[in-house]
Amino acid sequence: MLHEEVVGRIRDILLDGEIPPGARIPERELCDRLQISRTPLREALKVLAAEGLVQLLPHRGSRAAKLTDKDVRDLFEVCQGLEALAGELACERITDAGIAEVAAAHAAMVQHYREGDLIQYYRGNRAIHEAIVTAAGNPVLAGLYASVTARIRRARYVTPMTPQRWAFAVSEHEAILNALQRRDGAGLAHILRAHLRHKREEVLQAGFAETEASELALRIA
Amino acid sequence: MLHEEVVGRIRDILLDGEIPPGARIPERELCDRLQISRTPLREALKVLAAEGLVQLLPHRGSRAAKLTDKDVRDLFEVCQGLEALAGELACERITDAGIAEVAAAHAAMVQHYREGDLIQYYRGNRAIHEAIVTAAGNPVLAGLYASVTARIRRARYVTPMTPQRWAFAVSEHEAILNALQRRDGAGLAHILRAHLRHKREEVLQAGFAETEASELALRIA
DNA sequence: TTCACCATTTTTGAATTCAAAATTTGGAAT
DNA sequence: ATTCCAAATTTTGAATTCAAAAATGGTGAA
Repeated sequence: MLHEEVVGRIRDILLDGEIPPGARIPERELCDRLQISRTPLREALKVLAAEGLVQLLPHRGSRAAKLTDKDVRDLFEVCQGLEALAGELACERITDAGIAEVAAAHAAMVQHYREGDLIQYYRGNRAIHEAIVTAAGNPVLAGLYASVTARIRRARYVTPMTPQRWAFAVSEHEAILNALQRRDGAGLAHILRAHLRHKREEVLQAGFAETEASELALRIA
Repeated sequence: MLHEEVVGRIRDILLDGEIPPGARIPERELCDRLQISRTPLREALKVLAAEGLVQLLPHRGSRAAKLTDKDVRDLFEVCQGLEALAGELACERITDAGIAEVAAAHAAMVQHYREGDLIQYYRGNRAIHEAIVTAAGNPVLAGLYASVTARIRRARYVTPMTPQRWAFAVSEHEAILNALQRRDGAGLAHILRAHLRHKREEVLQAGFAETEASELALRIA
């Protein structure tokens, strides 16, 4: 199995919350499961530790990284900055076809909103943000964004999504699409920053659950 | 030797340009030199590959990553965004003592400018930018910034530093310190962006040397 | 002389092995 | 019965080993 493959597999295991934050990473078990020896596994763990997903304790094994409140705040802060930058660049560089794609993704997301399908809505939401980052045409930026959002998602926070909040988030997304269509870089950056700030507020206000992450526990009050 | 230690040592070797970009990384040789076996060395190389400093070619060894023109552009773009964000945050969070420190560093840098000591000037310059990032109080941001600047520095570009440019750069730094002292976040972000944009222009206009990096080849026209 | 093909050597990627550190277990003393 | 200490076991970190892939070199034919 290729090195990159192993890193990806373990990253997915961590992001799926199969190994909850703070939990010990069972080396032997993962070796058996992935049918590899400890050498490539440990290489992967070092890489993931550099990414911030794994915490290495000398002579005491490795654990899935645990996010503090401060970590989440910091990550959101950086994410905001990266998305704002991506928005500005995207406005300069996105093609008309690219805008059409984002518009389509937006429409699909709104449809999920209308149907009240929160899971699909979140998926569509993420797709739009990623499309904007991709449209920025900067692989370095895209890489950092991926790493930061991965760590954030790892937090598996639980925000009580009220109808008001949801409607507001959708309206923000309307504004995002609008700014992109007008290629208003500064405006898009501004909206994205506000959008992320609101999301962060929700998360920090609600606290976030670092427990068994298999249950998504998304509820609408 | 500790894992982190090995990663640091090799990172330094790469940043010092001891192994020039594009050159093969001699595994055996480094093992002898660092007095370690291939296992920890290869672990370090994977980590550095994830950081973008090393390029792994399957079944064909690893090379010091080579930066294209586009890479440099992308890195500068991201660096701009990160510094702008750091500036805004620093204005909110920096203490008076912190401002005093930056002011002192600035004064030292100006002194080096007056003496015409370009090397020391660059060192002071870097110290100021790093101090601002530190003052932002966001370790995630600081980490990304470190990684991006490391990769940029690796390019070892050669810019013909004219007296005009140098004077202008110093004036920009005056403005940076000023905005920080006024805690004008938006203003500081704006200046930092412009400052980095100018630097990038210089670099891309001049092209950059990917050769034997031991010679610094900084010259004043 | 040059090109192509095959054997040899080297290098890479990964499994195994080994020593040191940490954890657990069992027993003895209070 | 509980606590403390020491022996045994497990786990970790790193060296060594091993198989496969790539590079090298040498020979023979055109």
